[in-house]
Amino acid sequence: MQTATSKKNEPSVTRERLIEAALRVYARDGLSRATTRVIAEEAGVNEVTLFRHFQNKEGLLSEAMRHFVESMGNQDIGEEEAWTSNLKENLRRFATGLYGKMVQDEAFVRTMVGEAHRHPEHARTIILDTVRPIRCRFVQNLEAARAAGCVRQDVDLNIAVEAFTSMLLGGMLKITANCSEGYTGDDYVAVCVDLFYAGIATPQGVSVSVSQG
Amino acid sequence: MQTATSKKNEPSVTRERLIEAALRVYARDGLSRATTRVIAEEAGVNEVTLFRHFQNKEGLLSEAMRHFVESMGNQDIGEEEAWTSNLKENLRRFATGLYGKMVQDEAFVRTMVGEAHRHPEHARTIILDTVRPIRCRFVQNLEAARAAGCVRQDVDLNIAVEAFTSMLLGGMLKITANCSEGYTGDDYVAVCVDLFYAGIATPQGVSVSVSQG
DNA sequence: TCTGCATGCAAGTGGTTACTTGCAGCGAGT
DNA sequence: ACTCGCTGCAAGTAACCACTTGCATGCAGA
Repeated sequence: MQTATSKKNEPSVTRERLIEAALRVYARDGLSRATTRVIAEEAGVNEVTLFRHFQNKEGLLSEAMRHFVESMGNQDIGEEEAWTSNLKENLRRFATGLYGKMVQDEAFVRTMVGEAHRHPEHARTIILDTVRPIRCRFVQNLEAARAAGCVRQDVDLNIAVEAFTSMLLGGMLKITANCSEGYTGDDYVAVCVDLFYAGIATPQGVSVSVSQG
Repeated sequence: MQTATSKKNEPSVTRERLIEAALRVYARDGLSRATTRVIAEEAGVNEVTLFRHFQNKEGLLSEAMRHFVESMGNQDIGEEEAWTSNLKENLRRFATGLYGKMVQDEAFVRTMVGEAHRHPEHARTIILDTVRPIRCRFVQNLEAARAAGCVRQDVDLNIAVEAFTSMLLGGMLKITANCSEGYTGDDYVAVCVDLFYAGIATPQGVSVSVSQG
């Protein structure tokens, strides 16, 4: 006897395929240009089946968004060490990881940015439920670094982190649109890290290249 | 006798009204959701007239983009002083001005970000022809400040400026989507300026920081 | 007054959209 | 064997899309 999930006509499988196809089409064609016909085709499923699972187009959109948020929640940027030592290197790792993820999901990011007005609830959910946890951990790490004396006291870390991630987001949007002139994504991330580190680090302190020999 | 432009059926007036209506609808509904019917209605003009002026939808789009770039070229961020004195204050003025303009054109910015894939030529034109001149002047100002000893030597100013404007862009996108938590746009800009200034200024205000004595 | 041109209006074309209906096949549990 | 749930398929609906055609109107310059 086979497990339930391997049955040929298992509804949850069809459902999953539709949702994943929808996310692909949303990213490629945009939320409003994405048609039920194309999504069903992409899922290898009859269009009618789409309407039988999700009552209408909006129902599919909602479910797909829920699915996306959940699947993102299971991912990690992959930094667990304390940030009290070697702050700059940790920043670099974080920035590289986040930038990479954004590039990977570039099309979807563009879609959400572009249609945030027409689907404000979904846009808010996506931003708050996917990027917020990442940002929260980032803030905590910086607070630890501040406690260790590596970070300036007179900066709002919430906003600073927002600025840092925005720097990466904005750069990604321009670079992937082929509008960067003479530098790569890696170059860009490196400068971002450099600038941000110099911006938040305690002034007199750490790795300032020594003036005067 | 009246001047030519005040005639009632002056074609250039109709044309202008259509283009400006188109830009409004593009911003509000997106490039691909914007219909000729709605644009003509918004312009107070018969739909057929639209097709008589611009052969098709794409023709109108191209002309509207040209118009947008031109009208932006006539605007100034409004800083003409040398940046050699009071660098931080000049940064603040620049950032406030640019952020304000972005908020003003928020909907259009979102549309272009979201549809950059489906209209790459127009997206590139918009970015390169409208934001590049602003960025170029910014780089020149920073170079002047560097020559005066206020700015670190070991930073690629092109990328740094890109990072700064991206910081403002990314923040605007989040804040106007009501995804900022407990801070305003002004707060955000202030922190950006603070961070960026601390990031590019020569450390400690001491002139040079070359190692080797 | 006549002519040309820009526009409005009514109607229509062929294509696409979201969404529905009715029917038939097929695998699985009973 | 029989039913039940999931699916595919063919067809259709009403709305909307970009775009066209033909004709009437009205303003201008000659």
